[in-house]
Amino acid sequence: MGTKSRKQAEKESRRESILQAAEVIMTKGGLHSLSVDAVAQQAQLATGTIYLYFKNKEEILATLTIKARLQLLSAFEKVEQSDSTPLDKIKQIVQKNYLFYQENPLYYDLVSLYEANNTLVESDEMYKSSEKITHLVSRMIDEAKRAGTLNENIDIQNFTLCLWGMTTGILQLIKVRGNIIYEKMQIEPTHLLDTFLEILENGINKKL
Amino acid sequence: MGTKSRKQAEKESRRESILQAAEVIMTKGGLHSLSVDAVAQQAQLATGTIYLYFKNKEEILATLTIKARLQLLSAFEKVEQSDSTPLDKIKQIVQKNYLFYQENPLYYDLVSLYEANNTLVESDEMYKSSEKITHLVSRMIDEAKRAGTLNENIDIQNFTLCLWGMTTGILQLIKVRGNIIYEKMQIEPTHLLDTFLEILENGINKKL
Amino acid sequence: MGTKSRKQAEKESRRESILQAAEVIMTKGGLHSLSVDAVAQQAQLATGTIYLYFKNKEEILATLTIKARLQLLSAFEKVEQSDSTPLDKIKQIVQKNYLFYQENPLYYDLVSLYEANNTLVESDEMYKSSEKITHLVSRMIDEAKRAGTLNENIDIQNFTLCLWGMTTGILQLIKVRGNIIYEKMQIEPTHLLDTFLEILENGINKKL
Amino acid sequence: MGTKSRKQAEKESRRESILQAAEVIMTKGGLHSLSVDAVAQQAQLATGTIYLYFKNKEEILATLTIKARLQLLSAFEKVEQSDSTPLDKIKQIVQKNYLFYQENPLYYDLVSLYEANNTLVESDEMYKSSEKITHLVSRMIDEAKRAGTLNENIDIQNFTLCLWGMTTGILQLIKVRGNIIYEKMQIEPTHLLDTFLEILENGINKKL
DNA sequence: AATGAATGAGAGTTCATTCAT
DNA sequence: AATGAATGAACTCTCATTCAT
Repeated sequence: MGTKSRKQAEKESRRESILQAAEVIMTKGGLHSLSVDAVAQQAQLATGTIYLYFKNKEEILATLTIKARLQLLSAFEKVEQSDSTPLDKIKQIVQKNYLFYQENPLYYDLVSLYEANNTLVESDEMYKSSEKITHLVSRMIDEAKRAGTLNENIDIQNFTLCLWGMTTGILQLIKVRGNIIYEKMQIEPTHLLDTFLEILENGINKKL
Repeated sequence: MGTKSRKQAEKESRRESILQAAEVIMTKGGLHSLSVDAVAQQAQLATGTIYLYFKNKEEILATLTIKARLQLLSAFEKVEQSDSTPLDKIKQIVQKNYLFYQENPLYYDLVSLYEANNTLVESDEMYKSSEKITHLVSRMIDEAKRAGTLNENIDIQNFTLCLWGMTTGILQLIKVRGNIIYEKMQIEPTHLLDTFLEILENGINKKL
Repeated sequence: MGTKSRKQAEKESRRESILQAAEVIMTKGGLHSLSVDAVAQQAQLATGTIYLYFKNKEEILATLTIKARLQLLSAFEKVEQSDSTPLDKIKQIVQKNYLFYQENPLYYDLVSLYEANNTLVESDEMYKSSEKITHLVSRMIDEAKRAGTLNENIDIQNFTLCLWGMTTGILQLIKVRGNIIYEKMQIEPTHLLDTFLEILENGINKKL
Repeated sequence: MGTKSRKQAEKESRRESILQAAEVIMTKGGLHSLSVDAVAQQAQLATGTIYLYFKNKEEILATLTIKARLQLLSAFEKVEQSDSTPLDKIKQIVQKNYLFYQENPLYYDLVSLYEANNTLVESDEMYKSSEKITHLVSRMIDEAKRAGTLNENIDIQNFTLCLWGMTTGILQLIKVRGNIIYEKMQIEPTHLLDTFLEILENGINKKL
């Protein structure tokens, strides 16, 4: 391997370590706590150095968000490639999303941030990473429809969006209210999720 | 009426005018644009005066959020008191929520803010305003169940939460992505909502 | 005097003291050395306080520039009101300008700054303060022309601008090169000025 | 040619390419836009390399300023070598200066920068480049004087400086205020220049 | 009760210069 | 000779909160 690629690798690794530092900061204090100074300190770099790797703070957030989306996509792909029935796959997607939220709360937050904030502008790359997820889900719904297990008058694109919206809403509820719901009603997050899945299944199942 | 209660009333009215000022500011520039100075100026008060009526900026937001929740509750109550079938009422609740978002975007945003941000702590009063909505929906679901139009193995509380979560998610999707969805896929918000309602109805309907 | 006007006066005086601090800073280190932090420190105020009195750093500069221009105008007015001959007045204007540069180098620099930098935008107030000077000079040239001591084919506005340009150029030369000129050629600034005045007089005098 | 001089030549050429890069940057964005990084990038060199050829950023500016002065000098020399009358030559010098400003705005700015900023220190080399211009003008004035077309009591050196100052002032006025003067008074730059030349000619002409 | 001037930490960003490689 | 990553001080500006009056 030549000098050039080694340097490239070093540069990439430094970039990565900045991203990691940013993750540490946000994992500790929430998305809102991200500041360039804090990242620099965490990464043991000077403030200005950060700007050698990212054009501004927003680019750090955007980069991490794309990473998060791709990771979510990757989790979904495993579901797609499994040999479950098409309907089960749809349900598993929802469950994977929940797992993703549990195992990687920061990434989940990043995905949600851009999902929930219409003042943030998404770059082409960001939009593409989002589209990949949408397309995957669309494919799965199409598959289910062709397998004849889906209510016929469901439009694929339309339902893809609905599924995404509903799931996001349920997970958000669990995330923000999960604790208090458990304390006051003894309802566990997974219970909520199961109910959602049941409604979903009934809602889209072919009527006999 | 004694002096005390007159003073109380004056104080209450001043408090109200501050809240109104805050609404004006946020309606113009979004939740993010709220600053204590801006509120003071809009209310024609001194900055310090704001702090005589609210312990801090967050309390203003919290108070308005309660107001918003109560207004949403009031809209829901009209549905409850209508003479539709129990199942229709549930669907109308969702639609009312969409109307609320359209007619009062600021209040909708306020409701969403606390719904979506688990770093904000809710006071007892806030929780109660939230509970009122939950209870109303629970009552309606119970009604539907007793009318025999609901799938029997649905737990009321559980479904209440799910309904809230799903609806919130769909509306959030419409709010943030509505435009781009229309541009790229020619799917209108109401179409999305209708699909959701159809899935919902099928999902909770009694199976024959 | 009521409370209101006292407060107003206090506010005005604080504003004034900030301007004074800015003058101190720039007198020490040149126009370029002006920084909001430095001004705050000099004025014994917090950084943020400066922004209560000036919307940004540029406003400080602009305000001082207007002050400078008005002071120069005031010096010119004394010449205008004297009972010299019209031609002498024109020459005295040049000399007053030189005195202004000597006695108030900072103000002279401020006048020059906006004179020499076409990236800076001038507000209406600034432009007016500039116009006042131009008008005064125009009046004096008009007077000289009507007195018959001026070359007839001189256009008043045109000559006003030329006079201003030439004078500025000479003073700038004196300011920047004055020392070195004296060291290397033993020519004193006033000598330079006198030569300029002589050329000027000959240049505009009515030919016999 | 030995190794040493080849290396020397290479070094010189590299230095030249850096200067050229700096010119490109400043031509695009003005004197103010010059940054060492930008120059390095434009020159396709590493930042640090710039410092092998120039001790600091200022030296780049200074070197270019000398270049600019020499180019102006060269333009003046053409006037000197023409067969106009001595008085015409003096006027042509002014016009050449205006042309220089029009055709090479960057170089004009560089000449002005050091002309207008007494915080910048000039090296010996810089002073010499300045002196060459002064000497040329002095020669021409001397010539005019000896030809008997010049007012006798004009001191050559003294007038040289005055001429330079006045011209600089007029051009600066045209540069900074030219547009607004045209918009508000419909006076064209060349008109201003002509007026100046007329005053100048009258001012220095031998009186009959 | 009301004022509003003052605070000052904190934000994002830039850039001339250095130095280990 | 050349690199270019790293520095870190400097910059302007914001804003929730306090407190003397």
